[in-house]
Amino acid sequence: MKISEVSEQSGLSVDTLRYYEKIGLLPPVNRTNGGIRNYSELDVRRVDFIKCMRTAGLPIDVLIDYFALLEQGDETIAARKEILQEQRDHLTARMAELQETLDLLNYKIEVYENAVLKSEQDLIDLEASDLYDKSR
Amino acid sequence: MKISEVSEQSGLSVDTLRYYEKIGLLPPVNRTNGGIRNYSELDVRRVDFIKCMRTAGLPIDVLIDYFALLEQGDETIAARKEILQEQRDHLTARMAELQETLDLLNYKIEVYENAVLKSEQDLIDLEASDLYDKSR
DNA sequence: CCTTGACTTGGAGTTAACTCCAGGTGTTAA
DNA sequence: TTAACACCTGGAGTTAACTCCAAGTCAAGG
Repeated sequence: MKISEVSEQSGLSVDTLRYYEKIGLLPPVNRTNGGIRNYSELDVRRVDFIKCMRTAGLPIDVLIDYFALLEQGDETIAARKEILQEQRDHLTARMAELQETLDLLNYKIEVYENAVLKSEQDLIDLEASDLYDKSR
Repeated sequence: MKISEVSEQSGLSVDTLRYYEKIGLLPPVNRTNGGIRNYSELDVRRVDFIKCMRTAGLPIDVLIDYFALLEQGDETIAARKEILQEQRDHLTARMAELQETLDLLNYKIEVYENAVLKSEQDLIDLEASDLYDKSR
């Protein structure tokens, strides 16, 4: 799979994919004779995983650490699990923060909603008084 | 209220508070004769609001726009409401993304959990076979 | 064979949001 | 009144994560 295809499929830019490889988040991708990247099925799955984690804001260096452990085989299972749990907890806390802000936003929007309704009522009142004035 | 107190109360650093004022996210705060910032009740409430919105990732320039409209009075209520709705929608979408990642993390952790249990079982099996070997 | 367009590299530039610094001034307690 | 400490300013530096660029190479259609 060529880099442009992986880019399209994953939603990561071509530059980002090369950047991830440069910094070691992706392992060196196999090349064709001409030197062009040829992503394996496994590479693509890893890209998808990275994309998902990055979207949620997991830092790149945490992911690098995670993959480094993965390379080292079964004896690192506990350590890897710990990383994931840590990130899960972090994410859960983050969602609580977002929810708090969301609640405040919703409250404010409601207040504005009422303000708009009120000013519409003012308008109606105004028209009514206009009519009254005119009919005098 | 002095800047260090506002900092402590809000959780924003002193530098950040001054930075926010410099870029116009906070209006110029009143000063004592000596030129030291003296935050009003209103200033502090604004800081808290900003803190909440920033924590959820709302961009600073959106907040600047919002406050600019606020200064302009009642005729901008609809526009302000629109900004808040936009950000709410954005935040809702963001939470869905985080949830997706959270689900994946939980799934992976579960897989690791099983792997750990399995290798513990292996250990027990190993002990059992050891015992068996020994008892021969 | 040649053109066109995708691919390559190393390295520089960008962005948002701080964070830090030096060198100075105000405040307060002994 | 002087030491110690918080405050001030303008401006430079930092961080994470890209994003862009120039200059060159590869691949596929006509």
